[in-house]
Amino acid sequence: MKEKVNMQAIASRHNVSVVTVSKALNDKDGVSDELREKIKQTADDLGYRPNHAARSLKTQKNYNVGILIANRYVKSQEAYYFSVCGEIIKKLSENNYSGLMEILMPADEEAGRLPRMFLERKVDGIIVLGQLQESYLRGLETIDMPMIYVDFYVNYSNIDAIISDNFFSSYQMTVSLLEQGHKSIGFIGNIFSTSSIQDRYLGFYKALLEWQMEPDPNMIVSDRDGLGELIDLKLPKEMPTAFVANCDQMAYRLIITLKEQGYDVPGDVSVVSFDNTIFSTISHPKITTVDNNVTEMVETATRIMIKKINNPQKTYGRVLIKGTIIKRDSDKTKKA
Amino acid sequence: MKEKVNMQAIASRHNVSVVTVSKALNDKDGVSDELREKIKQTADDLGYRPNHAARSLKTQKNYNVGILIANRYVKSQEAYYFSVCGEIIKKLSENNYSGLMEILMPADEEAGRLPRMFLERKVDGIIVLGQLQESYLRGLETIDMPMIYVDFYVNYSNIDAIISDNFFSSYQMTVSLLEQGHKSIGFIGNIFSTSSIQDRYLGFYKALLEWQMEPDPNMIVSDRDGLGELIDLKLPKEMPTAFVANCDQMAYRLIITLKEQGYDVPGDVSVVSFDNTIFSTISHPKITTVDNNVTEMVETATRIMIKKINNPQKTYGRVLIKGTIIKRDSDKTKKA
DNA sequence: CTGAAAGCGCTTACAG
DNA sequence: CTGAAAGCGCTTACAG
Repeated sequence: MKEKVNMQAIASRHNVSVVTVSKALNDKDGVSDELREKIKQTADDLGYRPNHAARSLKTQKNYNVGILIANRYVKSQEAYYFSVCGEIIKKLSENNYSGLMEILMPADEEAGRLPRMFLERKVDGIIVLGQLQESYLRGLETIDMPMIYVDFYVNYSNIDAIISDNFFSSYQMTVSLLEQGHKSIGFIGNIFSTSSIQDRYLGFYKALLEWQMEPDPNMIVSDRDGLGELIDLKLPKEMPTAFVANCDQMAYRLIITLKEQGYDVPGDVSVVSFDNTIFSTISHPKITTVDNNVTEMVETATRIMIKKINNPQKTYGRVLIKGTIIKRDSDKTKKA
Repeated sequence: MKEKVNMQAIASRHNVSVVTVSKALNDKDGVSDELREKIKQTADDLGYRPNHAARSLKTQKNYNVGILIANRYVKSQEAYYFSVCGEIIKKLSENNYSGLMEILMPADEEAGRLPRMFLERKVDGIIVLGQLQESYLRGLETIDMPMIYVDFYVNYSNIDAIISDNFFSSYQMTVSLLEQGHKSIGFIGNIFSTSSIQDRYLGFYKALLEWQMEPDPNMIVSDRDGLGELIDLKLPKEMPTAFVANCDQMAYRLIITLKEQGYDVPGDVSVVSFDNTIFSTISHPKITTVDNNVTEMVETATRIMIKKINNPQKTYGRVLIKGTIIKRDSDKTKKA
């Protein structure tokens, strides 16, 4: 039975009080440098590990940040949000925080059950990764805890959101297609499903407007139902010469569908999309897409979260992260 | 400023002590059913959330389980271990535990720095997901905390391990190739890299032995260096008619290499592999593989971890999870 | 069935 | 620079 290594144990060795040990170990004023060093040395020697539970009890902080993800986003093995979550956890770790991930099951989302990590006071703040049902978010927003939304935002809400600049990237991608001579361009995505898809649609729309083209509702192909479940893609009767797909996976599916129906990509139809995920590189041809600069998004989210924990009043609004277009082989100049 | 909702607040409303509230809320003996119900009702009404830090301080348990993953396993977006981790977290959640994920960076692994979640006493036990350096594991094994290895084991160690029955699945896969008439079969993988790869090799070996075939060292193609970094696949000079690849990703790469060199798959060369990941379905042809039954693995790991937390003495040894062969299009009968 | 008391290991405000 | 005291919110062993 090893003896317990707590601050008292260290204090005893030096005939000082735990107060002094606490100050020394936490680099607070009120200890001589010499004593501080000795105490730190002893802590090392004894293998002292601070008791976070005790600290939390006093400070009401536990140095954990929660990451909440809806189950529907992480159903498939190659789930994009898992890797984002992994990056967040690394970033938190660099700042001496731990990441506590919770997966929100559909029934709990439906019932508006608040996350366990909140109910059990295990976290100092919550990062919501990916859009949730509006009714759920309304409930979530009533809780008094630093919170940020990552990769989506909500129109009616004041919660800070870190999002990629979908609107502008989509505008740029569409302009690039227009410059290639495409006169009729379709959009793939349920534009009422998430803020990302809607913004990508609006950037697309802006480009068309700028080129004096009236968008055609028949050129919008939905890809998922209201609950986010994927549906089959129905190509328009009159085919455009290019599509902007709301994400790589949809572009991937679209290209397969197009090929099945005898279209050559990009010979007959160009396709561009967003996210720079595995789907953009395993596709034939490889897909021109937008890299969302996840690293930057994650860095920003983490930095802001930690600031909010230390100063809950401060707000940051919608923080946009610029995307980078990755040119590949799925789009080309439209021959006249 | 909302008033604090702690046990004392609930106690005051009923003119009882916090002891009684504690007993009532934790379903312990020593409270009348009537009072217990009233107290629970009040807790609900006030939105009481138990303070885990206080509880932890007394009980030395915090109802968190750590999941440790090496960074190299989660570098790519489609990282298999992320989805395993997600499943573990869901399972833990069903048992009122939270999952705390930590990504072990190469420098920390090299230096043998123990995981922060351990040093900071944030977890009751640690699940190590995927093999780590031997020197690191030796250090890890000195710490006094329930620990299990998932998806790998270590020869010299007594840590409980939950692993898929790689040996037997590989044996079965190889036998199936032999039954298809293949007389020369290669193996793709660095057989000194992880226990999984080695066991898959040994199952392969067993099948060959059973069919009276001496394994040929030239037929073993390494896929990664000692640090787990992928290397180019060098095909044997004398080609076999089939390969057993140690995982889908390698099979995927192998098929591309084979095609580049003019081989038809499965016409000239059959390929089978393991894991049933996205690589097995995006490949052309789709790859015959083994599903590791992750759900069962995760359930078992979680159940055992919780048991170990409550009874640290008990050991479980190596627990094998049976795989399921998924027959697809990458292997076929060898014509005589 | 109920509660007073002690204590988990720390931090903070204050006194010296 | 140093420390005694109080207290964070619970749980546990014990007494009634």
